[in-house]
Amino acid sequence: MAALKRRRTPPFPGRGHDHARCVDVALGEATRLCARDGQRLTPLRRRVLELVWGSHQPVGAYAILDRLKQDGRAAAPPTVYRALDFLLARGLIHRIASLNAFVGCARPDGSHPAQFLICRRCGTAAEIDDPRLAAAIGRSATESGFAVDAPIVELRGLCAGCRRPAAG
Amino acid sequence: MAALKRRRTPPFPGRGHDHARCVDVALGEATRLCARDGQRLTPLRRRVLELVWGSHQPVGAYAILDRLKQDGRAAAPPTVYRALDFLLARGLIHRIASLNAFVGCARPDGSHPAQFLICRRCGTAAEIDDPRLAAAIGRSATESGFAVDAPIVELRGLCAGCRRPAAG
DNA sequence: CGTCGGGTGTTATACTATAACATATTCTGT
DNA sequence: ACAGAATATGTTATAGTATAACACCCGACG
Ligand SMILES: [Zn+2]
Ligand SMILES: [Zn+2]
Ligand SMILES: [Zn+2]
Ligand SMILES: [Zn+2]
Repeated sequence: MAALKRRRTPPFPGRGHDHARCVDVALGEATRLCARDGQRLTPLRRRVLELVWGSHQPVGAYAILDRLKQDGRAAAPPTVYRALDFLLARGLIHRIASLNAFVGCARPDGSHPAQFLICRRCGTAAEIDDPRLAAAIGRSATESGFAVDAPIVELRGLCAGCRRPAAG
Repeated sequence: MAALKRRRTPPFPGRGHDHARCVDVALGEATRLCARDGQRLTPLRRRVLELVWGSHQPVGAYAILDRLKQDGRAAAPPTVYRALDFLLARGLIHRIASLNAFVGCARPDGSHPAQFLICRRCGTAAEIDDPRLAAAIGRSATESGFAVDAPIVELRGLCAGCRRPAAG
């Protein structure tokens, strides 16, 4: 019975949380990781990462493209897809297959499997990296003789905030 | 360990299995379920279901469209998407979000959450309906105050057959 | 008959993603 | 600083996935 109550960052950011800080932290981490690995976080890539982190709702490639154009920058689909590919390869963002959209990675410690809770009302995609869930997945697959190398887990539903009927 | 070895239909069909039988069973079940629920499994819908069941590899909407045209039938994207929507709503097929493709449901007992093992080599998508995995998912989500209503679980990797290097 | 609703046909278009090639920028060694 | 290589971005075109909007058909029911 929940014998172990580990301290974990709650997956869903509060409504009034300081999102500018989310962005700062993410960009800082990205800068650090790229420097460490000898990868180039160019202005374009950095800007795309910033746009992906615009909120906790996954954002489509063409929405990013529009924002880049607003910046006055020359941009076409490959511009943004290449930046996204770089960020995906570095584990700085995730792709949400069921939404054809992208979201910043909450724990960009190298590439890692991620599980998402996606609220159908507010659109927030919260990353949970639950080792027990990962283990359960591994067990299920192994029983079928299957070797998983890229688990996709996207759970649609209603987040705690959106389950409460708007206010008290 | 593995104290309980339940009898289950193996998720991955054998290489030489009688696939015509898979199709027969699926079409029979579909006919039965639609009759039971007062739904109309029209010739078009039945044919699309048959094409989705063409193999155990998920098939794209436009591939189905091509086949319909080969049948000599007038067909355009809405033709196939409408049929697919019907089959999805009846729980007779599943959509694989990560592939933008569709696959027949192995257990069309009403709409249900499904988990898939998708082999990156042979392309087979095997449906596993593992209650323990579903429970683990539910637990994880609940801890975050999240109410899941549509879990998407698509595990990419290598199936047992494809892990063996081609032959003995 | 008449009309009503579901299913399908038809046309057009939106949205997502990549191929192929040109140009620019950065890095490396001299 | 320079040449040459490698990486990154710009540019144009096109492939692939999905839906909107409206027209037509056809069987059910009065
Ligand atoms: Zn935030
Ligand atoms: Zn929400
Ligand atoms: Zn089969
Ligand atoms: Zn396989």
